[in-house]
Amino acid sequence: MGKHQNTVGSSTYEKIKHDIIFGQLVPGSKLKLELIKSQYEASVSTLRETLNRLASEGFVLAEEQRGFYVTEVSQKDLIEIAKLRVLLECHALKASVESGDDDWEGNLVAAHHKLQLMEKKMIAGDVSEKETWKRYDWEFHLAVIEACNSKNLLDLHSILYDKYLRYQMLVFTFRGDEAAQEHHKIFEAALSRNGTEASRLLEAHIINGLEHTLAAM
Amino acid sequence: MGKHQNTVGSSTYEKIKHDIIFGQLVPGSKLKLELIKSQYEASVSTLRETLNRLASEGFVLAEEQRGFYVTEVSQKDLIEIAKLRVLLECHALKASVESGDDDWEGNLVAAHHKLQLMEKKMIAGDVSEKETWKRYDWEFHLAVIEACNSKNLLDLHSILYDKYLRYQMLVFTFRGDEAAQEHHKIFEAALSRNGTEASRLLEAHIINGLEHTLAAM
DNA sequence: AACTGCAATATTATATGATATTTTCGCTTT
DNA sequence: AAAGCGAAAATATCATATAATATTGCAGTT
Repeated sequence: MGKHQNTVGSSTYEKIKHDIIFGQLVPGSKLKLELIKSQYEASVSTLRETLNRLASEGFVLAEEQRGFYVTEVSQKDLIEIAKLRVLLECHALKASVESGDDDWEGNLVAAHHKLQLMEKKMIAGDVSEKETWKRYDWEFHLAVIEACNSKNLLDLHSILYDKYLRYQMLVFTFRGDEAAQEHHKIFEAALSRNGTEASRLLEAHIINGLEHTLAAM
Repeated sequence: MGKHQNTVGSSTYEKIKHDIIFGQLVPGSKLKLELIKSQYEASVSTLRETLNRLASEGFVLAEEQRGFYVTEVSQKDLIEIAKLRVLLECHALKASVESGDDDWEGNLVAAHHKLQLMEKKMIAGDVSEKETWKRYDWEFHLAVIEACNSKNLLDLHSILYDKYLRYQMLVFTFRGDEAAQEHHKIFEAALSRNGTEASRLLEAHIINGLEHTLAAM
């Protein structure tokens, strides 16, 4: 597991992105370079590289000659993102279910198993591992669509997932058993190669999450 | 039309992106900082900002500690992009056709008219204004979907369009009358609010373009 | 007294060149 | 051939200079 040494650039990228997604950096707030310089221990140039990257992914707003801001949130934006996630993820799911091989199945089973374990913990009241849970959620959703055979699609989906996640973290309330059951049903339908059904279930899963989040906003 | 002064950063961004899309920077080639510094008249830091932006859009590959490269092209990648464009643009089209107002119609009529004029010129043999033609093509496709009510969707589509365009420019051969007729039919179906038909036509349009390009690769 | 317009000042973003790291590549040795 | 060792080249980072924007204070006007 050779985790190759990180550059200052990539680690500040990870940190700032994390802090935006998990709400440490509040929506709309200004990212003054001199200020965050000390916060993230990087030079202005390095920070500007990072902020430019985040800007083109949509987590940061770059205003020419006027600096950088954490992207605002809104119900409208969340709805757009959820709808796009449905469009892309369901499409990817169908393709993936059709062409997934044994490796895909194995990986999916593993991802589902880990997610399930974590969900049981959380339903039992242990909310300490919020971030691990979210990682497993991500790994499960990715495992489902990973055999879609389109790197471009997976890349777009990854960003969309993070944007959706940001809204979930913003209002963090656990959907618990309900979401766990939805995951399980998606898993079963995918494994039995029923793409249409799995897609239907996935759409409902995302839309339920959306409504849950909207209600809490 | 106060075109507010550009920063060095944004103008090198435009230039490099342009040169990638229009093939001046060849796929796979290395973007050595010192070399392109003189070429684009900007400092290393400014260039790094630009290249980071382009990397997160997918036009440049950034290899940690090993520099930047113009993204490679491949038939597989082109097919992925074309399919994604179909998925997103057709989705946007249907939404747009359903909710477009009078302004949308007006804008669409104008965009189609301009495109048609340019296509006539090109069919008549004048290939001098390649870039203007492409801009009108872009403006037409954008006009169709502009009322889709999703900024997120329009942003994704814009990048995808540019990636698709890059492949078209790579093998540049004009599809002429055929493409012009397709545009016209899409225009008519959209204006008469027949979303299903317009979407079907748009998909065929993109896939025809794809096959045309693949054949020339 | 409150408002407007202008100029001086402070703050902030942008851009640059210099420095520190890391990688690459040719050469030697085994 | 393969591995090890520098020198050279390239990248990553930084501190600083330059240019733009935002703020403040003051005069003139209503």
